Amino acid sequence: MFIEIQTNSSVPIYLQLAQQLIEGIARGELKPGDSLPSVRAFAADLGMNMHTVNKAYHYLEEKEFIQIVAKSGVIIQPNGIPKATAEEQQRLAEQIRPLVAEGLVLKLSEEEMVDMVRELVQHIKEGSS
Amino acid sequence: MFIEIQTNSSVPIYLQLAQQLIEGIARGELKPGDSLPSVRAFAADLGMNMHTVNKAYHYLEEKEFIQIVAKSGVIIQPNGIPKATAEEQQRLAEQIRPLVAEGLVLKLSEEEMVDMVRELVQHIKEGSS
DNA sequence: CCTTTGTTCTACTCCTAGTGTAACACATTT
DNA sequence: AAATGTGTTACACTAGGAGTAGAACAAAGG
Repeated sequence: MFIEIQTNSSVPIYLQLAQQLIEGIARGELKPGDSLPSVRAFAADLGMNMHTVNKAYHYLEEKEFIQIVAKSGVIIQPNGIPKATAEEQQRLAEQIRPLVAEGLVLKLSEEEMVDMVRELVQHIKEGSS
Repeated sequence: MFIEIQTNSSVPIYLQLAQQLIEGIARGELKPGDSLPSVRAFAADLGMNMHTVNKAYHYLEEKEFIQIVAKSGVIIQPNGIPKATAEEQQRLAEQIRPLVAEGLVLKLSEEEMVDMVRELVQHIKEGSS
């Protein structure tokens, strides 16, 4: 699992980390039951603070993508991650909405944006940037 | 142009305003050459600060969706908004990417996410939420 | 001339992000 | 039993974004 952090990015470090872990799960590189490094080890490895890793873990725990077993360790949701509920799907749509609107203003057609999503799915599954 | 601001949202006020103006453009309600309210009038109308409206305007100006004519007023890009460049399309894709990844983790199929985008396009063009 | 326009400046509050250090409680390992 | 490793919590500090507020400036437009 290779993690690349852009320190000069506007997206917070903890979010970058969480998102890359999410891609690892989507790609199948991180499977249910797999354990993640301890907050201290991961922080040392990535050259960042313990609390930043901790924040990323709690972000993922809130989404129920991982389980934080107190005083033991962190593992990918062992029983598998359930399919998106209607609410989760709604929340995703609300987050994508402003981006789709921007695409429309930039005269992108519905098909062009659909293709963009299809390509993203492939890139994520391949692990390419 | 009806603007609704959620003061308790995590997305900044100036961004909510800018995004809703973007949807207005996408919907065709705001056409090239149309003028927008002055920062003071808009702020008073929306019950927010002048600087917040100003920030939203500059956000839109940076994207070249509007033109701020100093000491005169603000208008929608009069010559029409050009089609997305490759760079703009790339930037959009990068912003959508983490959301698509999250969808994949939540076991949404490519087709389900494509449908989500198609529905969003329709909702935006209709002006429905 | 006078109102309106966007712009700029200062000042202040509140919150997030990030780093740093330290300690705690408990599980696992030695 | 002791040592180590785990997530957790607390406190402190810096830096910056977001929002509000008031004031003033320079120029366009009626």
